[in-house]
Amino acid sequence: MNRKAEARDRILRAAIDTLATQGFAASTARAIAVAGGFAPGVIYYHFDDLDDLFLAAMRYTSDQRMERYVECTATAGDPSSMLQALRELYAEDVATGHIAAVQELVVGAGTSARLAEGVRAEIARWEEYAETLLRRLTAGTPLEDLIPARAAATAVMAFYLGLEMLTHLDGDRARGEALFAAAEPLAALLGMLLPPPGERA
Amino acid sequence: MNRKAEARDRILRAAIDTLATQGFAASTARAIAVAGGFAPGVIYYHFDDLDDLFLAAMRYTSDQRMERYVECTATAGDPSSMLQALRELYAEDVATGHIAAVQELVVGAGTSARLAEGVRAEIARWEEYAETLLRRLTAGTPLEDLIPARAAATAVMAFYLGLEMLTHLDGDRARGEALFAAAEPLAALLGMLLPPPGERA
Amino acid sequence: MNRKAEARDRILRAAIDTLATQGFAASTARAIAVAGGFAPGVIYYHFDDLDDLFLAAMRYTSDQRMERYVECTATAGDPSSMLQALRELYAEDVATGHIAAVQELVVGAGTSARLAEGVRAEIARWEEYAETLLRRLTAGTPLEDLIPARAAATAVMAFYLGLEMLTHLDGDRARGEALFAAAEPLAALLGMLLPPPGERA
Amino acid sequence: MNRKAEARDRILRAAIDTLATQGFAASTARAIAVAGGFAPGVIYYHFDDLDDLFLAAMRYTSDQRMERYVECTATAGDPSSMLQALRELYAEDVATGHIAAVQELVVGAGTSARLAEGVRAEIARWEEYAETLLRRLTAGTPLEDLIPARAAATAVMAFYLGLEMLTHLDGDRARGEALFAAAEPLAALLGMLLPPPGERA
DNA sequence: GATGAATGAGAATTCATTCAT
DNA sequence: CATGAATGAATTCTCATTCAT
Repeated sequence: MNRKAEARDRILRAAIDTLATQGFAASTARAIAVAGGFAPGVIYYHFDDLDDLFLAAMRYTSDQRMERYVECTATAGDPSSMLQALRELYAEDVATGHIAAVQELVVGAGTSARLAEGVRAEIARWEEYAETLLRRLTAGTPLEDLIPARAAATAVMAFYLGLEMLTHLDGDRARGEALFAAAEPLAALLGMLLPPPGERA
Repeated sequence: MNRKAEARDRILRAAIDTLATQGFAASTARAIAVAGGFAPGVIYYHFDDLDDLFLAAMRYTSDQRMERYVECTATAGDPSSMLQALRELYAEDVATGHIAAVQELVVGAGTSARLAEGVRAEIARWEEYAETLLRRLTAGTPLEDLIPARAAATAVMAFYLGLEMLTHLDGDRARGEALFAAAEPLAALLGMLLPPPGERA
Repeated sequence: MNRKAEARDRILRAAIDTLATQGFAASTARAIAVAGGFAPGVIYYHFDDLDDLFLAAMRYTSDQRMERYVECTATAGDPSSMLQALRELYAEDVATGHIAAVQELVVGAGTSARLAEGVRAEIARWEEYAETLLRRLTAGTPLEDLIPARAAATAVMAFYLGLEMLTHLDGDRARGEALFAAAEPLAALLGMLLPPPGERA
Repeated sequence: MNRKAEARDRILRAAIDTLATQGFAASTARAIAVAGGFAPGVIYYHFDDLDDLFLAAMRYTSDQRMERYVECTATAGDPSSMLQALRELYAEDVATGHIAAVQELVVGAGTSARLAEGVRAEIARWEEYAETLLRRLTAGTPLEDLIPARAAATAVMAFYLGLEMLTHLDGDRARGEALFAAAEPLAALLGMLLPPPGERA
C-alpha cells in the first residue's frame, strides 16, 4: 500500500507542477506524465480521470498549505506581524506552485461541473479561514464593528486570485512583491492606532 | 463597406457573449458561430484567426466601457458618490458581459503569446485609469500621501478580476452585490472624515 | 466583347503568374484574384471553375510560346545554333513564367481528370514539335537512323519538366544555366562530326 | 520497442503507397490511414506531423533503393550491362512505388520548406551516386573528358523525375519501357566503340 | 501494478463556389 | 458585368481515455 501512496503522491506533484508552470489548458494527461516521468496510463490507474486527479490535487496542495498557514499565523497578533507572516507564506505559495496551481484550477472549474464543485469547497474553506483570521485581528478594536468580516474575507480571496492572474499575464512576480512592500507602512500605521491585543476587552 | 462593418460587429458581439457565458475554453469557432447565428467560416473571412478575433473583442468591449466609465465618474467627487457610480458601472459591466469576457480573455492569454500581449495592453490602460481616479479622489486629503496610488490601482484590478473568477465559480452574482453593499457604510464614513472636495488645498 | 476578352486575359495572366510563383497548391481563387487585382467572383464569371481557368491558362501560355519556338528555331540548322536558339527560348520560358506554370499544371493534373486531359493534349503537342525538330536536325546524317526520334522527344520533354522540378526544389535557376553551358561544347563537337545541312543527301 | 518499430514501418509503407497511387495532394492523413488500415491519429503518435512522416518516408524508401542500386550496379562495367541493371532496378522502383512516391514528394516540397530541405538532401545523395556511376563508366575512355559528369548527373536526375511526371500524366507506364528499349541499341553501339573496362589505363 | 500504442471525437482553419447586391 | 460576403465540406492535428501486453 505504501508504494501505491507514493505513486499517487508523485502524480499529484506532477499535476500541480504542470498546472503551475503550463496552465490548465496545457495540463494534458501526457504533459503531466512527462513532467512526472511516468506513463500516461498510470494516471488512470490511480485516478478515475483527469477531473478526479485535479480534484485530488486541489485538496492535496490546499491541505498542505492550510497546515502551514494555521501554524504561522497562530502567533501573529498585530497587523505588522500578521503581514510579515502572510508575506512569508505567500513566498512559500509561490515557491511550491500552490497559488499558481489553485488559480489554474479555478480557471479549469469552468470546464467541468464536478471540478467546479470540488474547487468551490476548497475555496470556501480558505474563505472561512480568512474570515476567522480577520475576526481575530479586529476583535476588541473599533474595526470589529466597522469591517464586515465575511465580505472582507471574500474581498481578500478575490484579491489573491486576481493578483495571480495578473502575475501570469505579466510573466513576472513583481506585482506581488510591490504590493506587500506598499502594504507594510499601512500595517504599521494601523498597528499604532489600534490597542495592542493584550489590552482589548 | 457598411455590410462588412456590421458583420464584424455581429461577430465581436457573439465572441463576447460566448466568452462571458461559456468561458474561454468553450469559446470555439463553432460555439461563437452558433451564438451569432452564422457559419464558422465567416469568422475567418473577417479575422485572421481566433486570436485576432479575441484581440479585437478585447479592444471593442474595453473601448465601449472605458467611454462609459470616464463619462460616469467625471462628476463623482466624494467616496460615496464615486462608489455609487462604480456600482452602476459594474452593473453595466455585468449586463453587457464585459467583465466576464475580459476575465476569460485574461485566462485565455495563458494560451497565446499574441493574445497575452494585447490583453496586457488593455489591462494596463484600465490600471492607469484606476490610478488617475484614485489620485483624483485622494488629492488634497491626508490619504494622498498614505496610499500608494500605483499599488492600490493594481490591487483594485486584481480584486476586480478575482471577484469575477469567484462569481463564475459560484455560478451566481451574489458576491459582487454583497461587497458593494458592505462597502457603502465605509465609503460614507470615509466621506465624513475627509474634507469635502471643494475645501481641499 | 473587347472588354470581356481583356478581362479574360488579365485573369489568365494572373493565373499563370500565381502558378509560377506560388505553385499549384497555393493557386487558390483568392490568391489569383489578389495577384490580378480583381475580386474572386470575377473568375467564375469568365470561367466555369478553377479547372476551366487552368485549362485555358495552359493553352494560352502554350500557344504563345509555341509561336515563338517555331519562329526562333526555323532558321537553326546545325546543333550549335539550335542550342543557342533553345537557350534563348528557355530564358524567355523562365522570364514569362511559362515553364514554371506548365510544370505546376502537370502537377495539378494529378488532382483533376479534366485538367489532366487538357494538359496531356498540350504536352503531346510539344512532344510532336520536339520530334519534328529532332528529325529536321538529324535528317540526312548518320544520326537519323541511330536516334529514335519519338523516344528522344519524350526524353527531352521529361528532361525539361524534371529540370524545372529540380529548379523549384533548389530555389534557384543555377542548374538550367549550368546544363546549357555544359552542352555547348558537345553541340560544337557534334556539329563538326556531322555534315553541314546543305551537303546532306 | 519492436511493436513501435513495426507500426512505424506500416505507416511509412502506407504513406509511400498513398503518395505513389494517389499523389501528394491526395495523401491526406485520412487517405494514408485508410491505405494502411489504421486510425488517422496513429500517424501523430509516431510522427510529429505529416511533414515529419513524409520526410521519414523519403529517407526510408531512398535508403532501401540505394542499397539495391549499389548492389546491382557494382558488377556492371560496360554500357549494355549497366543499362540492363538500371532497367531492372527501374522496374523495381516502379513495383515498390519508389519513383512515384519520390516524384510526389518533390512536388510536395513546394508546400513545406522543411519537407523541401529533406527532399533536397536525398536528391543530392542520388545525384552524387549518379555522378560516381557515370565517372566509373567513362573512366579511361575518351568520354571521360567529353562528358561533364556533374552536369550529366543532374540531367539524369531531371530526366528520371520528369519521366515519372509524364508517366503519371499518361496514366500508364508505356513511356519508360519504350525509352529503355530504344536505349538498348545505343548502349550496344557505345559498348563497341569504347575499349572494354579491363583494357583501360 | 505499469506500460504505451491505439482510437475517435472534436478543435482550428482553408477554400471552391454561390449569390444577393 | 463586377463585387465580395457567406457557406459548408474537408484538412491537419490534439487528447482523454482504453486495453492488450
